[in-house]
Amino acid sequence: MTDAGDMGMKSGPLLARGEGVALWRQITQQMEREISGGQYGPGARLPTEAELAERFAVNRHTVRRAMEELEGRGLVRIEQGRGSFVAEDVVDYRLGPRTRFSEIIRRQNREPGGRVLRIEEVPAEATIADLLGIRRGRPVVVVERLSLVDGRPLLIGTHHFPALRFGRIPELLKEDPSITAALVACGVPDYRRKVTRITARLPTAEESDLLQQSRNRPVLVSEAINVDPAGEVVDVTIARYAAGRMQMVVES
Amino acid sequence: MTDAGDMGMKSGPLLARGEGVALWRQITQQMEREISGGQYGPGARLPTEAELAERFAVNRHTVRRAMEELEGRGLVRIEQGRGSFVAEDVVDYRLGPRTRFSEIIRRQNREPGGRVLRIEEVPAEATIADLLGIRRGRPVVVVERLSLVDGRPLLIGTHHFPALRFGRIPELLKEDPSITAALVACGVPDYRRKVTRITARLPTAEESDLLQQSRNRPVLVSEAINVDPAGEVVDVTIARYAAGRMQMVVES
DNA sequence: TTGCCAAATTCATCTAGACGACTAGTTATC
DNA sequence: GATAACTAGTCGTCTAGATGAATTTGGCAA
Repeated sequence: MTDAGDMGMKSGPLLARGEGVALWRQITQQMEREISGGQYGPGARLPTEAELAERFAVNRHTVRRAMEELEGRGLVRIEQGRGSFVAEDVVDYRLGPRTRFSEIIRRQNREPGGRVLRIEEVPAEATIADLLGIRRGRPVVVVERLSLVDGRPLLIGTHHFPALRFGRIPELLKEDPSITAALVACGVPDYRRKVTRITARLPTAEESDLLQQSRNRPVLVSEAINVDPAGEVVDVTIARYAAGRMQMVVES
Repeated sequence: MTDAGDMGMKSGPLLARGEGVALWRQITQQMEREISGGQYGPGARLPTEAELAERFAVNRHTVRRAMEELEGRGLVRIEQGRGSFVAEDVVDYRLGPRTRFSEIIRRQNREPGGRVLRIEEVPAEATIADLLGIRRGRPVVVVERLSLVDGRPLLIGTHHFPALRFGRIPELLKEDPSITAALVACGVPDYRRKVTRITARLPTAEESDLLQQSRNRPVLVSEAINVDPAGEVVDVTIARYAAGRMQMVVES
């Protein structure tokens, strides 16, 4: 608490060496204080690794470790060749019985978008088959899409439909990319989300790539079961969200 | 890049050097394949960093980077001084209007537990005050607790009660650690969760410490608003869950 | 002005080596 | 037999230096 009054320059935070607290942790804390203390505003550029290394009198790798930590915690964003910046902006993603991506996004005056990554028919894996309530190995139509908000990727959604009932979906999606519309054409006028499981983990290389998000930022993983008005399972969707760009909202 | 033929044993997966894919990523993939391929069962011990470094013919640091990745993704668990192990077991945490930790846990035949970390009365910060619907700076009672399942920490919950109405809570909790009971004593026979916001990030040092979870594993952060039967806001709770040990379940 | 190339800047990866911290088992001692 | 001290094994942190990759900048040519 004593904390020498830093008059003027940010000269010597002076790390405590050899006292049980790793240097990179101390740097993390210091930077955190400075960021949340408003030293740098949202989106502001932080000093380069080399500068910070000099300032804290440590090796650049030690600074890197600290910055990676801050990135994973959501405080900063690191861009190769550009520098590090203070993080910003999140989208509210409301989870309810009627969860439709475009509607949610438009309601927040943002522009939804997306593209199909993959459409194929494959035999059902054990997990998916159990959730769909079909036998393992039975054919399922898998549709994978990347959804964007204002041009920035927000989520990767992988839908699994029982092919027996929804085999026409691949063709239908070629006409109209809307899944809701395709389901209508298959005789499902409406559907609702029955249950959602949520967890979090770090992204795979592919995920962080598609989501244009750092490897250190977690993805929120949701597994949803959608049912038609009759209660029949329509599909199982596994979605991976860029945690740094959104917040799920559950109302009850 | 000629790639010597690996005769016999798992000697040479032989990484592709200098072809745009980082070595640590390739190691990650290989280990992932071996783990999900059943090479090592759940809980099984993996080779030491030194062994893997030798096997892949890279520096130990490179193997470390790969293992940290797998840990963050939830595939392995690394323990200092002991080794690395394949990950396991998760708890289903059902989120609904009536979310009570002990009930949820007991319903899964597990043993809930916990301890109070902090109880104090402080002026309301901007965010909390807004959510509670009180003026900033007004006193709030903050109760922070660590909740356990079968002796393992699952979540850190920070409750914020408007002190005006719930000033007696600190004393009450000294008698009986149940928050539900304390609220009853304050004239709130029942309460329900109105809205929950969920996001994920990497834990702070303190969080990973309390949750006994690696720094690389994300925490699910939920911000809940609880209201009494009259719709009045009772408290705002911010909980941080060890993402590797649970899955939130939302029914709708 | 526009387009392109080269240099400079900055972050990313990899290697090498040293030492600290924690765990678990073994041995010495009382 | 209990306890303490030691030791080997394993992960954690830090330093140092080299090279690669992505981005920006500045200058030159069309």
